[in-house]
Amino acid sequence: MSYQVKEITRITGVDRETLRFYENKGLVHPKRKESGYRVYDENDVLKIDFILKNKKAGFTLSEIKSLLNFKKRKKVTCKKGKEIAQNKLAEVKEKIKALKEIERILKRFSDKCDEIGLEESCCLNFYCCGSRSLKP
Amino acid sequence: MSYQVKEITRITGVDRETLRFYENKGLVHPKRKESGYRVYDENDVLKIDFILKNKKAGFTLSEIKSLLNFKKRKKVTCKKGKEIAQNKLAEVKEKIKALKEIERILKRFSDKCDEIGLEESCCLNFYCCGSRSLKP
DNA sequence: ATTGACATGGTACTATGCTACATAGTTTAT
DNA sequence: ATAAACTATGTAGCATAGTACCATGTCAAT
Repeated sequence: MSYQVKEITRITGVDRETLRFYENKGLVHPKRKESGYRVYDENDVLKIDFILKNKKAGFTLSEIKSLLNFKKRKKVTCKKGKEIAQNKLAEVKEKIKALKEIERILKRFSDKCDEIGLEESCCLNFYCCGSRSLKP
Repeated sequence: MSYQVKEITRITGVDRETLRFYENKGLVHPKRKESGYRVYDENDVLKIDFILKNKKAGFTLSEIKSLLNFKKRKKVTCKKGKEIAQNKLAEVKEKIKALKEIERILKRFSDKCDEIGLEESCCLNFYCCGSRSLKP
């Protein structure tokens, strides 16, 4: 089975420009007809699916490129797979932590507004300032 | 009190190029000497402080620009301030939610690896696939 | 007067992931 | 044969927040 761009776009839901973008980034390598037209096969479909799914799992395109190369070079064990998952997990946890800190800051500001009175004047200094700044 | 770039950099911790970047984005507007040299005053110091703090509170530079303009145009009440905080809060909560979903996906993958056996071969398809893919 | 420190603008580059457009060439159907 | 549909490349732009470099210009001190 082989497909042209339009067909692969229909199958994967990834548009033509994005596919070209992935190709330029070195993630997909469709064959070419004499004319230069791209020809995708079943393996490319699986590859694009791999890309989409790992994007959902929080990996960047360049990380996904590494994953693809890694898989191509050697047989990967679950041990290794788990290790990669754990590393990404730590990264995600860090991001959540940072966002929770921001959440805390915004909540505190919001509470201070209630405390001070909603008709009072506000400095819009969401971090650390209660609501009234030194020079509003 | 007026300061040149080097001094303002020392005071605020924001480097010269970044200050210029903020200026190009329309966030700071230092006066100029005849020579063209930038001259910052106390208000600029407060403004830069405002920028830094609101960055910590999760606002983007373009949002901070809006906040500054808003403050300049009219007296802002705590009611409005709270509203802005709540909107950003909702945004942050959404981001946390998305990251937690990724966390869940990675944990599930990790658990599946343990389940299947760490020496088994792995597909690196972190999303949805357990560990072995159809075509590894 | 000349050096050295400080400052200027313009542009380009980093990373992230696309998106858009113009112009050219190919394939298919009528 | 010609039009319609499809595809190719190159380049530029979006948003985000800077970072880096370079040639040139200014200011203060010696």
